[in-house]
Amino acid sequence: MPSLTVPAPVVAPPSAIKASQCRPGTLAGELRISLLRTARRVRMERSSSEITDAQYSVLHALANLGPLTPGVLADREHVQPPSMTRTVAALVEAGLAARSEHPTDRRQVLVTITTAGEQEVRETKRRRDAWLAKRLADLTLAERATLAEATEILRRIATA
Amino acid sequence: MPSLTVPAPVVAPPSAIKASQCRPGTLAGELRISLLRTARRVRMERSSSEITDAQYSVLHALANLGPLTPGVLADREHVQPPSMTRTVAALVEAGLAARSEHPTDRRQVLVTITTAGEQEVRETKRRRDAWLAKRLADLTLAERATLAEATEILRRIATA
DNA sequence: CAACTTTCGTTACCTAAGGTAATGACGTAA
DNA sequence: TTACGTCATTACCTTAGGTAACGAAAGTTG
Repeated sequence: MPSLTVPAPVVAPPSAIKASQCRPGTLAGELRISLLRTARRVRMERSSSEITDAQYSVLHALANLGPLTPGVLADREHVQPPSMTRTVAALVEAGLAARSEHPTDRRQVLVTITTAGEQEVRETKRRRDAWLAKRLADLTLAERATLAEATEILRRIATA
Repeated sequence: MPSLTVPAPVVAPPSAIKASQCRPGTLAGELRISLLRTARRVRMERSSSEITDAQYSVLHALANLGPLTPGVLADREHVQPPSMTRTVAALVEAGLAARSEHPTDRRQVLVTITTAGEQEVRETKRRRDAWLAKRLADLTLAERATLAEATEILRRIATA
């Protein structure tokens, strides 16, 4: 894998960016729309249409963080406990997750992802990346470099 | 409003972008994560007002494009006509929009934004963009220019 | 011009997803 | 051990969107 650094902007940015577009207030409005629209489009790409957005989000958390209780899942997803009960029930019903008992507290429940669930997550990621990669392949190198920089900036923004 | 074009990259991009990061497959994976995470974070900053997301979207369209019929609004918002009837009804109820008759076709209806509606758009926009604008203000001008370019590119990707 | 077909907005009814209130089982502190 | 807090769940309600059906107004054709 080559790891040469790109010789700074290969060409001058093709799109003419006005100074006014760089003002935080103005940029925020435009960026927000593009961001949400693109994210929405990417999220549309799923492995199976049988799974809901909220369900996939939970599955994703389980895949990354390991077994979790409905309570902390509800917290993470900014949803009320009864909603999480339903979401978990659907995942269990679909064979993508399983409930098991908590080792020390018998009130609580541990929700665990199944191998089918892991497969679902991998497949969905693959499809989303494929969709994005297809679009990216149509861009110029300079445009992809811009997006690569933007990726870093957005990463900082999201975690700030 | 000043509309001077930014003198190309003010400085060389501070972050070193590797060529490998610009390959569609590689970039897709990184971009997907940053994109979805940031979008999720932005989405979390929801307006605590009386106005719904769909209602705001319609109000925004009316503010930008002038009076429109329920039909074209439904088209623009990717929603079925009955849903748009409800959304428009809510806006009229709240005094943010008004119905008037179409000049040439008496089947159709023209939905117009009121001054209260325009005020609502300004306030809601300011509130919803506040979080993002705050983060953007901490960036350098060059970084904001990069995001402005990325905004354009993402817009094309999402609609392609 | 009269009779049909299409288009537009609306109403009626249904479904999906999330929230609040109440409950039952379990831990914890007085 | 009794009283209280916590966790998941159930029951019920609200909301937003979709489909089917309808009435009024255009357009289309004999």
